[in-house]
Amino acid sequence: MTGVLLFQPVCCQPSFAYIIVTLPPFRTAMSAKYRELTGLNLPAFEAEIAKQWSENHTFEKSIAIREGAKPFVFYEGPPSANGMPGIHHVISRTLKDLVCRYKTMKGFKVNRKGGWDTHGLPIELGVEKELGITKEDIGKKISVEEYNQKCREAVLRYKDKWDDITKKMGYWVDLNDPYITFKNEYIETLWWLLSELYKKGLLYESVSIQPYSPAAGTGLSSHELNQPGTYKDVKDTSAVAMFRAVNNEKSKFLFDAANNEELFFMAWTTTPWTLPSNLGLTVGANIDYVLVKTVNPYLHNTIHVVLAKALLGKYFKAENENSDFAAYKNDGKNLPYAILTECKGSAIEGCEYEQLLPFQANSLESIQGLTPDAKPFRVMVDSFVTTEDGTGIVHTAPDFGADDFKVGQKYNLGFFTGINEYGKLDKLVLVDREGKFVDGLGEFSGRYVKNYKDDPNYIDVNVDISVKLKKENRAFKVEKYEHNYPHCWRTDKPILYYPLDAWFIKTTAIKDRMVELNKTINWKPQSTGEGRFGNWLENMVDWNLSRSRYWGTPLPIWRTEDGEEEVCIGSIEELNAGIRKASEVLGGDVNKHYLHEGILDLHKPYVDDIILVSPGGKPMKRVPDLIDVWFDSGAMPYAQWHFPFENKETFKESFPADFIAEGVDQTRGWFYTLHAIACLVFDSVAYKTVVSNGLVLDKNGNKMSKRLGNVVDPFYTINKYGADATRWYLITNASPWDNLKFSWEKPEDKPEYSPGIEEVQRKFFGTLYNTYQFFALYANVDGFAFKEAYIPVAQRPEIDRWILSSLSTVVKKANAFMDDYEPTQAGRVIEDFVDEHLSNWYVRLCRRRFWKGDYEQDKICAYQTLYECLETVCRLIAPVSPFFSDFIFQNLNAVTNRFDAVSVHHVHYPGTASAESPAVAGYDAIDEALEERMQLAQDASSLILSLRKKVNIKVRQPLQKVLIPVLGSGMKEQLQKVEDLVKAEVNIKEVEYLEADNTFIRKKIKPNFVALGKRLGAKMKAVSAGLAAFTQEDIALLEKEGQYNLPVEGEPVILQLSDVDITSEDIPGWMVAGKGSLTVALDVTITPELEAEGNAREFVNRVQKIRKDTGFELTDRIEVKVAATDGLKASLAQYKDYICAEILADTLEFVPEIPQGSAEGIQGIDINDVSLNVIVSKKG
RNA sequence: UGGCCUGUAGCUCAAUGGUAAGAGCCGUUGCCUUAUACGCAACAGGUUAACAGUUCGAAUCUGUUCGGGCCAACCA
Repeated sequence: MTGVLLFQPVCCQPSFAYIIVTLPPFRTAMSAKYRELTGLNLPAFEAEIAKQWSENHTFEKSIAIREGAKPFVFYEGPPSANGMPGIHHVISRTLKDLVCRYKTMKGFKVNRKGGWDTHGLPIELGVEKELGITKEDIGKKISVEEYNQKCREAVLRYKDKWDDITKKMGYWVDLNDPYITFKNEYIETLWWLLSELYKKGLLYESVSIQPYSPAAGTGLSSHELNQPGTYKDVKDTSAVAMFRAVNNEKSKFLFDAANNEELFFMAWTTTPWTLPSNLGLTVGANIDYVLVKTVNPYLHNTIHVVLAKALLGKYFKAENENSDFAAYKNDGKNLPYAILTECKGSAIEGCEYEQLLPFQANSLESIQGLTPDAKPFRVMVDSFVTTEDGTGIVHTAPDFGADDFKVGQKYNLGFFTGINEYGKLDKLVLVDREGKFVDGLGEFSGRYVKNYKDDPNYIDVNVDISVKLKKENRAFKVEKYEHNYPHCWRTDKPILYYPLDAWFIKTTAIKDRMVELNKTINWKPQSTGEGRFGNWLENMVDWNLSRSRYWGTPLPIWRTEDGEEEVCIGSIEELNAGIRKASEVLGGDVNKHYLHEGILDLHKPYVDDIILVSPGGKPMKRVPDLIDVWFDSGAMPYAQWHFPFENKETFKESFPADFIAEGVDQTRGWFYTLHAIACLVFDSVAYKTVVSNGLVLDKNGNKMSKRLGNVVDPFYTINKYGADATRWYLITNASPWDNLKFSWEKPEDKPEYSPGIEEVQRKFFGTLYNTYQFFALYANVDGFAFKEAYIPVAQRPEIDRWILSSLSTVVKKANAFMDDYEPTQAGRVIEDFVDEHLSNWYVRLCRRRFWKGDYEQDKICAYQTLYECLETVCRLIAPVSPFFSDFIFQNLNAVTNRFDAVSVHHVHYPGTASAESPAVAGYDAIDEALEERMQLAQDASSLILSLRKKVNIKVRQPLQKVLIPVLGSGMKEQLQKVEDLVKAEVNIKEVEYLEADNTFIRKKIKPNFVALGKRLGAKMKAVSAGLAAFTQEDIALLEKEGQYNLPVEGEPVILQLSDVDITSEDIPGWMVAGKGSLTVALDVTITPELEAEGNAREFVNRVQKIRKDTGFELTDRIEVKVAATDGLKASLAQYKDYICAEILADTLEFVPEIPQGSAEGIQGIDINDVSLNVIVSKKG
């Protein structure tokens, strides 16, 4: 022991999280001993390492020591600190951290500037809730100034918690000098970017159709629309309206077919109140339409209508086709109909029709007064039309639908909305902002389009419109229709889509370039980039930048009242110059508060106070909009450095990023805005590689939410299991981009726990801990400190060369996987190595080498080999498991000083060109044949153990021999080299090989499908059947000749040995087991000789247990008295020397009997069902 | 509603289109251990969500359906 004090818990069920630990200073002067541990207590180790990191500035140094090296650029996506960190933050930050640590170890310089996202709706809504106010109260009950001050205070409310989790989880990021989006410098860069866009003509104001709540009198953000419960099933009056076609050149073919009688286009709507605003009809280019002669089901007159062929069945019964019109009973049922002609939608594009509901307010003059040259009332073609519902012809009202607006613009249908004298757009819509019809719409003027006021006497205007249409021969079908419709989350009233002003970035102008540049980005997983993101880019619309809120980045555009002149401000300096100039030109009190020091805060309400002056000498006020917070975060590559006002060089070095990572939910958020701004302003990608990780779900696959109470607290998890076990679990359990079902159990009366993390802790960290502990124990006994010269690998024993070969293979794979951003695969490979190869084969088989014999060549080989494995594993796992790896690494390095480094995070990753470790540097220790034959040895051992189990013979009982048939060339040589290992492991005296040409074994033959399949194709089945019919003689012939002619359908097929798999099936008269091409047969006869040796080994085992239970030191010599009789006595006597050597006994004395209580330390033992007493005492 | 992802043992995950679909966890039974947290062996557990297709051969490729997730939402 080296002075470590670890107090074990007093309670009977130890929980490592609560062990109180007091540890001495870490690197006590050149200690000669490896620190021996008293338990795997990850949280305690981590606390110790964390303390050391902060004292030694280990993180800062890890960057400083790479000064001058090639940079690896990483961008931190800013979290919002107004909420608590969750377990999903831990996974994405682990991902970021491990890549950055890996790249650092690979020799790059990796700066990690932290940041905070501080604007946005969630913060405002949080403050509103806290103050008990709504948006309408801002500026009334509370001033904008106070409100924004509250927001500013709220944004970093949980910063302490975030800092805490950052530290505890071991996320290395620079939080001393983070970028903060609400700071003036940050906003100034945003303004600069916006002004660049403005100069390029990519920033413009336009109308957009947005969700609007007439009841609340406000537009709604998509965020608000996505609140749970906003979409409700409601019943509305729907109408199929008939639009009377105009007979002209385009429509002539229809009129010809209709005998020049009047004909109608039929269109369905669930919102009849939009019909007065109708400006067009939209059809699908490739949809088939028919002209039908039928009757009006309400007025019973004969009519001609056009609709989609696929939807005929919705309105007509097939048996009434071509039925007698005279037989129609004027009851609206069994409408007779006849198809007169048929055409594609593209054929009726451009047809004109008469306005359905003409009034004064929606007259053509009115429309053209607002939108000159508009050509409304036409049939258009667009891809959004389907034949799922309605008639296949879509009523199009550009004011009240985004699709309608888009297609209307494309065809210049016109618009009821124009810019009025105040530069506002809302006055002339046929429905006002309260949700009622404007004047000039006849009997409908002044009526609410929906019941927004909870008026019990409300009469549905949709019904009245429908009735009017029925009477005028303009309705074909009117009915109640149930559908899913969005509602305002605040008032519960239906929303409507309404034209509102907004500022846009014309991303569509560079769509092709964005698509092109996206193809150069390495997406993990690829499908997110090609599918989700790629499709999103293909279907991109202009970026709506406007937000009508208070706490955010103001849009820096000032405009004169008449809208004639405007400026876009690109810097604080420019604004301050404008402030002074306006004051001079306009005089009076203009900007008087800002003249002295200039503007101090770029937020509302201050920016809104400022009046600028236009070139024409008119006052200009700022437009009221704030910008989308996504612009804030998308601009971080520039704004984090206050580019271009400062840090031009730094920026140049750190753009674009080599790597970013966030959750897949950011695809259309941060990933998009980063890409868009970089493409728009710099014609570049913003990042070269992006990893989008999946969500963390609860164990039932549900999203974690506070509402469901299924969130996993990352603090609890990390405190209980340690960050390393948590990180390792998160990374290795599933690929980062798959959703992770977090294993979590909440038993009734026990603390909650995670079986998944516990397994990782036990299996991986437990094994590694044990391996280190084993090494430290014996290395301390022997004083191994890697002082001897490095023994060339070629001169070491087979098993050492094997584990070093395996290690090199793992190093190679880990590098490849890490380079490919596949940490899950890297972790799994390392995990397998530690568990299966290092611990359960190498150490297991080599144990004796560490405690037997003198300190000479073989022992030093063993120590050097095991040391190198441990050291290399620490370096391999350092990115994922930063604490424990550093802990073990330092414990090792403190004795050997092989690395001149205070932390594993300062050394190079194994396999890096300049690696210090000779054995793995160039992977030249890799010996595939060696790894292959060791696999054979492991398989053979496992087979023999299973045979022993079958006949119930313990491993301690030696057996005489196994028989192994060898097939093919080289197998015998391979096996012979590992024969001794197998014999020792399974306690067998000899191995006998059966050569291939023996006639003793029954063999089985099977086609090698991989080799034969491609060559034979369809003949495969016949060959397969042919081989199944092979006799033992056929197989022997093939083996002897090396080939075989098997005719199939008259044609010869030459089979080579490599075309088939031959395995031994059975050896008559032996216990046999097999796996693949390996078969073993075991001789289970126990001769008296073997039995005696078995007894001796049994006895050794019992005494060793006594030594351990009694608490003797490993090196204590002992004296043993045993009361053995007859056969047992003979066995023990025969192997006396062997026994004494094994148990470090100086004397082994046989006595007739040891009565209970006759002396100290009497122990009863049991050897092969014989009971006897022994006395084991320490000598001296 | 659309786009993308996903569905393999009770649970978590594997399986270059190649023929008994494998591990680990959980349960039961033995065993090994001078490494108290490892493991070994055995038992148990599967119509690879369903259906159809392509192929000599499909968990894997294609289509349809169903379930789960994310994102985007306006479907007339």
